[in-house]
Amino acid sequence: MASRAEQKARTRHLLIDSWLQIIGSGTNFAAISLREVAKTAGVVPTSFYRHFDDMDELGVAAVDELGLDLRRLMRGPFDAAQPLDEVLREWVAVYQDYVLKNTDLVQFVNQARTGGSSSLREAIDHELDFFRTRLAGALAEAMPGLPAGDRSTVAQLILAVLVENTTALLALPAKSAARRAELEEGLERKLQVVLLGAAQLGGGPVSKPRRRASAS
Amino acid sequence: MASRAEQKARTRHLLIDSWLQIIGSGTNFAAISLREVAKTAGVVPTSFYRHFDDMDELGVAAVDELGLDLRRLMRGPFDAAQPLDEVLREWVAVYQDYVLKNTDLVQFVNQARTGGSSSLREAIDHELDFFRTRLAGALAEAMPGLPAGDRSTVAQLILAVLVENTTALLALPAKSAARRAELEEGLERKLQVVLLGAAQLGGGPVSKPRRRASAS
DNA sequence: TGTACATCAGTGAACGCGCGTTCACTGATGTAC
DNA sequence: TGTACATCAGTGAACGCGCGTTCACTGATGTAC
Repeated sequence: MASRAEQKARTRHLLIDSWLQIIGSGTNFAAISLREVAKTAGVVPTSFYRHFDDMDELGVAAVDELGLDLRRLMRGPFDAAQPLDEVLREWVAVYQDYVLKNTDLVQFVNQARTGGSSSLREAIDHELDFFRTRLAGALAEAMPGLPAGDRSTVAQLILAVLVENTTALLALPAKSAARRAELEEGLERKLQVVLLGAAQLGGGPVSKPRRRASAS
Repeated sequence: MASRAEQKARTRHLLIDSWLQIIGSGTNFAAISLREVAKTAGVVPTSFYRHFDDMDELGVAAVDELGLDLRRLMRGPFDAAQPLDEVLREWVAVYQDYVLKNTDLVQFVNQARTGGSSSLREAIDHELDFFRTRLAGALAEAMPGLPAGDRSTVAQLILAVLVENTTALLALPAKSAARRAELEEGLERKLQVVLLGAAQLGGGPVSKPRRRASAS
């Protein structure tokens, strides 16, 4: 009963999801064949061409999906004028939750950022730029004293910390919740250091760092 | 006149270099075939097996090469008791110089860190751990007040900033020296923010941040 | 130093396989009247 | 509503190609005596 357009959209998504699933199983995205994707999607290889010119285009489509998620996630937080520390913790929670629920997609983007074609890297950079800009805007609100030229720098710094943490998070065996909590704590600590540093550039007050629960 | 062992070592290196050269030309390391490496090295595919069991082993050998470079580069700096700011600028210069002179190798490691097999990722993590430990040791000297438990955190932070900068550096068209100088400036600024933040945790004095040459 | 044998880096032919892409097709969905 | 035609997502056969890996080989280097 599905319309032709609906069915086509469904198959298209099935291709993307099959691809991400293969990536999630441990294969580098660059080593995945068109035929394997088609086979996993339960479709004949020729069908692939009804949806994408080549694998690269499929990759860009997957990045677009991340972009949509990102835009959706960004709605909401940072409207409130809570202490920066609190907002941060909230963000970190949202971020970690997203990464763990979308490991396949995040894994792919993380790989493609360093190993993708130029069109793929451009698509990803574009999404990260969007995120960075929003972050810089949030910093402008939260740290009015921070010089305009340093906002972007600090935003990049935060983004770098998140990206690194993502790589570490993805490398964890799915089981170890303990290691995961450790990572989360380390991430918060790092962001604290960054914000403390930013405050020194004229960003205004940041709540005092709490002592760590355990020294190591 | 070369001894058999010398000749073998030479071919082995030729294989690694050919591989890195292909990576440097823009191909994702995971999509490079054994036959292409052999062909580029001017050797028959079967010869490959005299040196490596498979491509993964070749990758690990390349990582070892990076490890040697890293250990060599670490000798020297940080013995002197200069101001942290100065040491940092020196390190950044050494780092940037290395990345630009070894783009192929760095490109590969940067790709494999997120997209490599587990043995490859382990080999890379091992090297980065070495670097991180040395960095933490240097911090202990330079910021005696920094709590022991935070040393590693700050070292990780610095490493994250370097890795991110590397990805950006590698993405630059070889030409634009202007963009490259911008990146270097941004990198120094970010490290400054990190060190300022670390000082707030009890690290002791860090020289005042200079104002930026240009606001943006 | 000279000879006879062992080692082994690199060769070249051969294999079966999965790859990306082409083509003409089928048959259900969509549209015009 | 019913009929005749157009569209087009998915099919299935076929192609030539480069892949990883095997095998028996060659001939220069190395070693024992």
